[in-house]
Amino acid sequence: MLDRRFVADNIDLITENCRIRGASVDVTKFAELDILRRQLQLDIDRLNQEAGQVSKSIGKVPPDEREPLKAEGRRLREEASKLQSRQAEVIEESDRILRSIPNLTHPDAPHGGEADATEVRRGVSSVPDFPFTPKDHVELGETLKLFDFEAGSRVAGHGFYFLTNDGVLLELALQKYAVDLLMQEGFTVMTTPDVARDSILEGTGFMPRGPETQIYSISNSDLSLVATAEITLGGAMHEKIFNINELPLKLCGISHCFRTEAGAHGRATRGLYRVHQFTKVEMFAFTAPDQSDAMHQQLLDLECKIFDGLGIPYRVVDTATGDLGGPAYRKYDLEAWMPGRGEAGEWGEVTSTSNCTEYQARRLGIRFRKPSEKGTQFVHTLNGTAVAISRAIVAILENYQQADGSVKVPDALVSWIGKTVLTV
RNA sequence: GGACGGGUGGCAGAGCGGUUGAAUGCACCGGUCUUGAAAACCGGCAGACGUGAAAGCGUCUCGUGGGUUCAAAUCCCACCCCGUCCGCCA
Repeated sequence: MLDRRFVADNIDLITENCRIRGASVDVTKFAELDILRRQLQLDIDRLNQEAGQVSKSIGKVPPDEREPLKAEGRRLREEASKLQSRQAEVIEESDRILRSIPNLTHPDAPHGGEADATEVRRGVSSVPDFPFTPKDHVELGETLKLFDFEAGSRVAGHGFYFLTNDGVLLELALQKYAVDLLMQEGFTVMTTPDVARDSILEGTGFMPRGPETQIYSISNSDLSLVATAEITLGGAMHEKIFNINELPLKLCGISHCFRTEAGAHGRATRGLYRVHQFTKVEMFAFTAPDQSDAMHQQLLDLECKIFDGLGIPYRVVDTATGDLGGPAYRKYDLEAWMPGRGEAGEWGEVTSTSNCTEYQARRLGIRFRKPSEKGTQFVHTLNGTAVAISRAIVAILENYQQADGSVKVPDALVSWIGKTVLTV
């Protein structure tokens, strides 16, 4: 969420920003409502002031002279409370608009939609050139008995799966690999709740309920299953006021991630690529405003380091404005080469890192204080995928496959898996 | 799940219907003193919103939401959270 005052004072800027992001928001309506809100505030303040003076005078007056003053006080309070409920309606309506306004946008982010992302970097591993027709991960994994989609369907429906045998070892190895690396990089590692209050989801920029939601919510409660540990890691510092010297703070969280993927049917849904549940190791950072650009680069570098270390070819794209989502100020995606996708291989998103500036921090109330200065400022929050297990498995299987259908184990994972090749 | 106790400023902790947005201590900031530091002393120190060029002024906020009252941190109700004990349990 942006600052309401800032929006009200910069209607043109906000309107243009909504345009390049493809967000249809009635900014003008917001401005009108905010003027009304301020006018009502003025009236309410005046009435409260008068009522307060009456109340104070009552205590100083003999009891038999109090009745007329009480009546006057009652009248003023009633009038104020009428205006207050009108103002509450105005605030609710304008807040609804305000919440739907996306974050500001980094000036260097490319304009346009999904296809307009610009490639900014390549990984060190080159795209494999197989002397045979590569299989996709579903075929490889079924042969090697790494997962079981049929059992997943029976238990929980389409989009759920069991990891089995070496598939389990792959998941554990990837987690351990990522966690070890991030601990060395100064991250505080944690496993997080897989559920969170709706208010925390909303603060992070997710919409837990409603027709468009991608979130599973738990009935008879205000809890939802998390779509990413970004939600819990950000929420962990709800209402926190940091001292400046505690920043930047780098957290790493492991959680399960649950996504309904409503409306995503038929779109590259085969196998592990798009599923309703997966495990993810997530990075999260809280920084002072002047640190967030550098931290964003740092998170990107770490994502690259992780995938370079796994020997997976990838490219990095700078996401275009229309594809950023609400909270992100700027976003980079790592797209791994997936030889089994499409006709002859395609790039597929494996990680994503966003600088959300103060968009999430404002709603979550996460601030910092400088000892030498009065007041507080909102921190900047950033997130980045370390490893989304299911997609990493897709990339590993398809890039490390061999002519006989076996799959080499990336060197970085051999010690955790205990073998160098996955075979039948 | 049951029974108590509690949630007040950055922290600790008073206040329990009427100039209390809130005593006091610690921390922090500025100053005096000092060669410097410490100590001592003096002063400052919550946030949001509104208004104003600014100084300032006003309103709201004592876990959250409702209620009682002319007036609530203080009384009532619900919920959330934190302790302690009991029960249950991986």
